[in-house]
Amino acid sequence: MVKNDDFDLRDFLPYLLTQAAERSSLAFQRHYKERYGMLRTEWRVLLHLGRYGAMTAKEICRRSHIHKTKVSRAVAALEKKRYLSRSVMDADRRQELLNLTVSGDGVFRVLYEEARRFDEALTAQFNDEDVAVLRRMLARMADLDQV
Amino acid sequence: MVKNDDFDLRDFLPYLLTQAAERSSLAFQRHYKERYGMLRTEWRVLLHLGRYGAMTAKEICRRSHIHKTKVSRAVAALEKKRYLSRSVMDADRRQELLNLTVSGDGVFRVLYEEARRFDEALTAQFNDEDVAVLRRMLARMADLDQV
DNA sequence: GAATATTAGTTGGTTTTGTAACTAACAAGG
DNA sequence: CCTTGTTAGTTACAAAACCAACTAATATTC
Repeated sequence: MVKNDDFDLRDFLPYLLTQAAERSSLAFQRHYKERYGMLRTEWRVLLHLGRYGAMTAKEICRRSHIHKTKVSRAVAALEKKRYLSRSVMDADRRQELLNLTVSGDGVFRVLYEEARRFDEALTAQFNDEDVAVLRRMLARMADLDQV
Repeated sequence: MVKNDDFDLRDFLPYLLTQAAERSSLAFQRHYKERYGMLRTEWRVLLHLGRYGAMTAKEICRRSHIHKTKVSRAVAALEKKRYLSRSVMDADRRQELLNLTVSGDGVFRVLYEEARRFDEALTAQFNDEDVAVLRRMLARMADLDQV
């Protein structure tokens, strides 16, 4: 049943990416899930707001490629936890500017630092050049350059 | 709000991995979702059976890191589509050997070839050495070496 | 400036996943 | 053998994701 050409299932990039992503994301979950009761999407939204400052839900969608319904629910959940506040924009009253609260920013700072350390630990096993290659390629495949 | 150190959210590996994985997996979905009515887990199970031959659900779990309940449901779905058949093993009647049917193997062959081409297209934009580095690192992070 | 289209964000119903408890078969120790 | 423990796989229920339809505000077009 095994094919004799040189392409192996384990070399299939979407497969490799999925496995590596699941594994690393699940591992990082423990930093925010229990302690702050956040879901992954919530953590990602918090991260965007903390790192890049106040923006609309729409802008978070554009940057993160997370669907607007997921963002909408994550924003509602973060608001309920008092990690962010909304303010309707004067220029266009459909839009709401999302801002981390002091408390939300505090959580962000803790998690951001832990993310940095997590990343460090994850890449420690490789040499710096290879890590640079990895990041560059992933960014390109994720089409993140446009952000 | 923006931090002045050199660590950027876009460099955070779990984030990059998730984005790249989602994007590439979603892109490949079109090959199996509509045409064969398969879910991602079903496609992955089919792929394992087609590529490595008959095995038990347990073995698929071990290789793919997919949880046993997901595998169980995917197997049931594939069986319903007549893409695989089960046979209780004599040595241990709890275990079932999973085998692709002729029809299932046909689907596998088509998709496997498309996966190969998809992978080729995805990596065409990079040089071969970098792709090799990428695969090696992803495999290591996904902890697939043990398979 | 009224009708139509578009956009930001939300909600509801269905599908899929996650978690834990379950069944049935086997294994080990006494 | 017969309790106790373990393992392969399933199922039930709750949580989360997906998709389509919705509301409300703004833009466009005639």
